[in-house]
Amino acid sequence: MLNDRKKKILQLIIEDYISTAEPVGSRTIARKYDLGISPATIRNEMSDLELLGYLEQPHTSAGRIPSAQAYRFYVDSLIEPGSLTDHDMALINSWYTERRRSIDDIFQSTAKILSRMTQNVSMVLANKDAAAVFRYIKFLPLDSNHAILCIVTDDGNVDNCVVEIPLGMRPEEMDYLAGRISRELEGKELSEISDDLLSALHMDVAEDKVLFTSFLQAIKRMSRKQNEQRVFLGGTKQLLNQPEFRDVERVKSLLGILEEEKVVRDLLVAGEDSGLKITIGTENKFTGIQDCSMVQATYRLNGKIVGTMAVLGPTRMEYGKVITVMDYLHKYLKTMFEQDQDKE
Amino acid sequence: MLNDRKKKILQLIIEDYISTAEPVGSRTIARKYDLGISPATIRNEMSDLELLGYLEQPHTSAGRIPSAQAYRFYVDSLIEPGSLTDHDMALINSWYTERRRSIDDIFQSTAKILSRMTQNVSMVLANKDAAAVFRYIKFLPLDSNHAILCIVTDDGNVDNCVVEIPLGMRPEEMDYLAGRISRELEGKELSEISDDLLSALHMDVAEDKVLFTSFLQAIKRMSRKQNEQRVFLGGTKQLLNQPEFRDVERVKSLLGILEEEKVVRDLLVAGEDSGLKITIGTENKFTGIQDCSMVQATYRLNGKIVGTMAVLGPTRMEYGKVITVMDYLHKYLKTMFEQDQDKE
DNA sequence: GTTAGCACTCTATTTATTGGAGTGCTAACA
DNA sequence: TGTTAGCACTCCAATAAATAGAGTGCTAAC
Repeated sequence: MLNDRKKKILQLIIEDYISTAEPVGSRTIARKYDLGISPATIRNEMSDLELLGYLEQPHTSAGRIPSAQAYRFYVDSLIEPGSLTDHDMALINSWYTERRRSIDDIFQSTAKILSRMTQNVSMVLANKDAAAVFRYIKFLPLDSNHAILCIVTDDGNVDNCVVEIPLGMRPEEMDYLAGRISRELEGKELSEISDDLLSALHMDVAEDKVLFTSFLQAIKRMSRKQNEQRVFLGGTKQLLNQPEFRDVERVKSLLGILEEEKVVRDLLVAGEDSGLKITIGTENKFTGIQDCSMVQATYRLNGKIVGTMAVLGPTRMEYGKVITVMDYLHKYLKTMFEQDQDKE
Repeated sequence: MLNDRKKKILQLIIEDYISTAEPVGSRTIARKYDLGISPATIRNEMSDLELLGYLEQPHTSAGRIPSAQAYRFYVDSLIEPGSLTDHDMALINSWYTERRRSIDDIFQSTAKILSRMTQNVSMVLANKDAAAVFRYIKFLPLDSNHAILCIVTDDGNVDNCVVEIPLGMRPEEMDYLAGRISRELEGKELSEISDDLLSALHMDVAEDKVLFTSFLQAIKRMSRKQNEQRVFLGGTKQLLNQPEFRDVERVKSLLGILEEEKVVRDLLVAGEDSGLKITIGTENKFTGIQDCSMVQATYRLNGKIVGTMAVLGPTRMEYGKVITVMDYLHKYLKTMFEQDQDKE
């Protein structure tokens, strides 16, 4: 086990390296932080820490940089929970209120805030609620041969599309048709409304083929929309601010990975189970980001996973800040979603 | 005026430079393209072209690169209209069909296609139709004290939101209320539905304050949505593929500009009047992109501007390809929008 | 156990050297 | 008069050599 002084020195080295991105030398530590010991002593300690696997030397005459093991130790044992400044909180609040029209906007804002606050790439995965229950459909007349088909689910979501109706069809007839279809499907989860079910319905209900086809399409689209997990990325530009990515090639390769929505989704889903997950360097099994670290937080509502957010950046990452920000966002989102739920 | 040989040489230099990004020397031209004249002759011609302002030398012993004036001449007089390969067209079609749920998806796809095909940043500005006319509102019951408020406009757009209703309010009462509000507002353009008008309405119609407030919010939100011009960016990542942007600082500064939605919007609006507009280097008055060129196409439907798309890149840009792609997209969009219009 | 001192190492930066691509000029040629 | 070969000249880019500096590791003294 490391003694207190070693821990302290290790912590200082890690934090100095995190903020400067330069290998840290014994003199730097002695000068910047008053430990009451000389560079030579620090040197001895550093030498020990290197043997123990916590530090690495890029070359003999450079300072030392933390190893993956050091970061692991740091996030597990050294880091102390911080709190956001009032200024940061105000900033976050203003960003959230800036644009909030739909659920999607909230996720998008989260990604944006996360990346701005941490200067790293952020990813947000929104799990859609596949359990929404079909309520009823309704036709809103538009003109002589068009109407709007509205599909209402019990969570208050409405999807609509314009459908062509037979010329001269009367509102009462449409209402009757809507009523019949509604009765057939009411109470079913959108996800269980399968093609089979719809075809069976077809036999049974549909007086009018054109109308029915439009209806089919709309409901399929809606259940697909509901089942979809969507990914929101933020701050891919921030990459350029990190010295690790001063090389354009590295930026390109990482952006190439992030561009593949499927990959990002898999990446996020993989770490979804635990509340807060930090993977450092090669701890992450996805190729291409093994020289990066990732901090991921998953949030739930009534035990169900609502979404997950993550920050991806160089292993030299401000873990403390990232965690603090995520924690705050987590609470913020919780409040928002619970409000939303109460409302419906 | 330039004689044919000078024109030919200038064209070859421009096209060679566009594809290689390297200064072009007399020998290169002589070797690559069989003009039947020696490098020395080409050298003389190049010397003339430099005096005339068409070519520049980065330094004495480098080849020459085209000046802004040369590009201008190139796009005005030298460029010959090309056509897309079948492969490209198939690619475009597949990208468009890949994801097409809403109007926004079409614009987003356009931006994506434009950037992929041209390897440059693309911008698409979607003008919203502020002239949508209010048709009616309708309440769809949800549960004992919530309903969905639907606002229908005559272009077939529906906006909806969940509103709280007084406990025990009966559907007939709600229908009555909806009917009265609808009659008041019917036929008005969304943009002319001002706060004043709504307040006046308030006095007159509203029996129920809570309900009415929700309704107000929804309609305001909808007219705002309709009035909004939205910007879609594509291929900011492609920047990194251009040798001009091998320097991270340059990338950052350009991305910084593109990040400001307002700036991009102004930029696009400024060039909206003409059908096809090409600005080369400093011809563009917006600071920060004066070392770039921009090709912009504005498309209209029934004389009204529907949107505008642009490609932004280094002055060394494949103008021919860009124009060809835009032309194709233009036609493609036209067909799509006209279909859409017919439908409604 | 701590520390000053010093030799040693290795890199990053600066400076010198060289090779090559390209021009411009001149003189000869058709 | 236009074209071209030849050659000196220029300037950059790439390579090589020299230098400065930061940092370590070791030793011996405290």
